[in-house]
Amino acid sequence: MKAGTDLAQIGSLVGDPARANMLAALMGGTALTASELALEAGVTLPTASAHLAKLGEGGLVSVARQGRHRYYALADHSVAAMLENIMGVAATLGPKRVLPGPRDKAMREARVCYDHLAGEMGVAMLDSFVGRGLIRVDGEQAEMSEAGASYFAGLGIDLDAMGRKRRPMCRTCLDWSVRRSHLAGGLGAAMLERIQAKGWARREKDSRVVRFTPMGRREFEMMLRG
Amino acid sequence: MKAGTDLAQIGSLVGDPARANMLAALMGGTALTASELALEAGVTLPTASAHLAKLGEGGLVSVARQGRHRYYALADHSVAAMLENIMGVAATLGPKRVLPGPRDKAMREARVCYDHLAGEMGVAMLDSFVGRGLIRVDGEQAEMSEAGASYFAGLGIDLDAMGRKRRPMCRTCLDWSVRRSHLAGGLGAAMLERIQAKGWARREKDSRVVRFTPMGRREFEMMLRG
DNA sequence: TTCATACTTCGATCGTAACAAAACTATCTA
DNA sequence: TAGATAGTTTTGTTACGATCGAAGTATGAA
Repeated sequence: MKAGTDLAQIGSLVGDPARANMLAALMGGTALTASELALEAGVTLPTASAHLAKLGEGGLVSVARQGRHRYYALADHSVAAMLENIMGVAATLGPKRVLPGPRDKAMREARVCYDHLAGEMGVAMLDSFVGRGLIRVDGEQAEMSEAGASYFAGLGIDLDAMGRKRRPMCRTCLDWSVRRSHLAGGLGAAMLERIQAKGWARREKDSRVVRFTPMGRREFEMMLRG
Repeated sequence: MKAGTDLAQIGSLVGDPARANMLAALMGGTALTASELALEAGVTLPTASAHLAKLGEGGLVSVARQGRHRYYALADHSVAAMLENIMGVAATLGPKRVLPGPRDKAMREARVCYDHLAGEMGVAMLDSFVGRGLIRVDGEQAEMSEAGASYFAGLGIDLDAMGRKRRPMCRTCLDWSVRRSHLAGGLGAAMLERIQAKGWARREKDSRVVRFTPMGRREFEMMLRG
């Protein structure tokens, strides 16, 4: 009985179209203001404000005030993973699943999940790291090997700074499009950051799609080969 | 935008208290009739019927007619995993989390997840199998090694019959209480079945809790040690 | 200061979805 | 066959929550 209450609480938060659209927008990882989210959800500011208050109370989003702006973001990695999971079920479930359009194809290939790379390329990346013994995976947990530490440091990632943060460095996140894991956590975020900084890929405007340049793709694949 | 619609669709299905209670009850793995679910949700039969129709349309539950009875069950393993995930987020999220009661303790230790063993003991079981090289895990996927095949056959599990079914034999499922994986899939179901058949444990009435006898616990731990 | 921007709170309206009672259908039992 | 049990459909009521406009608060800019 109580289990049902918990389910219903989260479900009803996610179950409203306006709120769902806001959450989907926040899956992009960038924090957004109330006005932006109102636009995204197609409602006026007052309604958006009410929705965001509920999402905040429910613990699904966090808010950071910055002057007269309020930046909203998903509260937690676990919330992002949950939303991914729900979207995955929705994708496989509906009887009315037509063949995926080109946009969906790009989404399956490479997209942002909260703050790290997801999709086939994200999965391939974790596969490569595991196969080369740089990372060990155990369920949602993961850890870096000695070899991994020197490898990632060599890529220019500041492991010391990352180690000091509370956030776990290595995590995995289940990918709905492939139903396999990709790299999340601080390291996952850092890798995505590197990929963009090197100009291998860039975020598509107003979407979660990550677009690799032809050159970037080659470089990426070379990295995976070691 | 469309991503939000998908989210909202599932969310609103789960978001109704009556439906959420039904789904929670079905997490126990046993198929239930409409009347039983009505009782569980605290609504009259007509209302329950309407709710079940919606859940069916939404693809979250499946129905099997048997004479004048209609047995409802979760549609799919992925639905069960999604609900587990949501419950996990709810458990860590709520600001009003008091210290877990004894019931919660039993739930964390050993419970049924759809049709297999979850909780600390479920996680320990998968750990043992992986550590002894009987099973290899890759994300949500998993597979049995040669050694594993002969080992599980030795436990009296009919692998041939299982292999013929469409359902994958080995899967993993993320455990919300421990945030690590436990064994699911056909093999997971078969193991739970063996545990109960040997009298090591039995289901608690009207709950997902699996209660091990002192003797059963010893035998179980001996099995894990190999 | 004064004005503009970003957001929240209030108040009223409106739809929708949950609900139960009663009537209906289908299956089993005697 | 008649009666009982299991479940669905229909109908009308009710209530909750999403919505917006208008007014209120806080922050920044001129």
